Amino acid sequence: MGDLEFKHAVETTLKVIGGKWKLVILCHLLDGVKRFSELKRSMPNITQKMLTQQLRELEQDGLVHRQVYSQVPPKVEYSLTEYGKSIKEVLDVLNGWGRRHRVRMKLQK
Amino acid sequence: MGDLEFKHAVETTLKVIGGKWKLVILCHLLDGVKRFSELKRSMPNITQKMLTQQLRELEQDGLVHRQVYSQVPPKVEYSLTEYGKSIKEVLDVLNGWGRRHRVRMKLQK
DNA sequence: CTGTATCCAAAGAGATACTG
DNA sequence: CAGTATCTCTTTGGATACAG
Repeated sequence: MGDLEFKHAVETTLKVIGGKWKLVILCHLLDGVKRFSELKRSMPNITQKMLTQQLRELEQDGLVHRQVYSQVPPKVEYSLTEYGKSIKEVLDVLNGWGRRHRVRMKLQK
Repeated sequence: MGDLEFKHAVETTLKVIGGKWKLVILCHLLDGVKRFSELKRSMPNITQKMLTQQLRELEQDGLVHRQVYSQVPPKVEYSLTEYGKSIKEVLDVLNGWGRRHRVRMKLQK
């Protein structure tokens, strides 16, 4: 377990999904293709800057596809790549553990 | 997927293992019981403050057990609780995805 | 509509000194 | 040995204004 590769790999994954909003964005995109404004609407508390920033990072990591339609007014659609969909397996495990943890922590109170 | 519970659960897990050093600490403890000074030695770049802080958080989350021996000089041993060991399943999945991701990102360069 | 640029606040982490 | 306290620095995220 003291394995360096192990730690690097885990850190890599945490970095990809670790941004404050990435998880929420990924959840929305798992439901299907979304326009920028749609995403913004479904996340009332995110700023445009953060939405753009986090989407760019997800795009650079190959999880998200950005489809630009050159028209006025502009239209941009975001969707998960096939690769991006593979993150679901990870989220499912985190969800499972987190659910049990929350139950446990509540019982202790 | 837009499920609120899902997001909360995932965020919970990320918070538990998300600290900069928690992952490394958990890896070391997966190898067995360790004294404070042992942990410190095996992580040359961590400060005492951070090591203490992160251990306290892991303890409060129930993953780590802190055994104090009242003697001079003091001796404190840290170990994973049975519950703490359950995090390994999560780390394994993160490791698997991260490994594939790193390969993928390198190939793209 | 979909961004970019700039400035500012908050949180996380590090350095250092001190203590039972 | 195993911490605590304090100060500083860096990173991250938010507010606001502006642009193609």
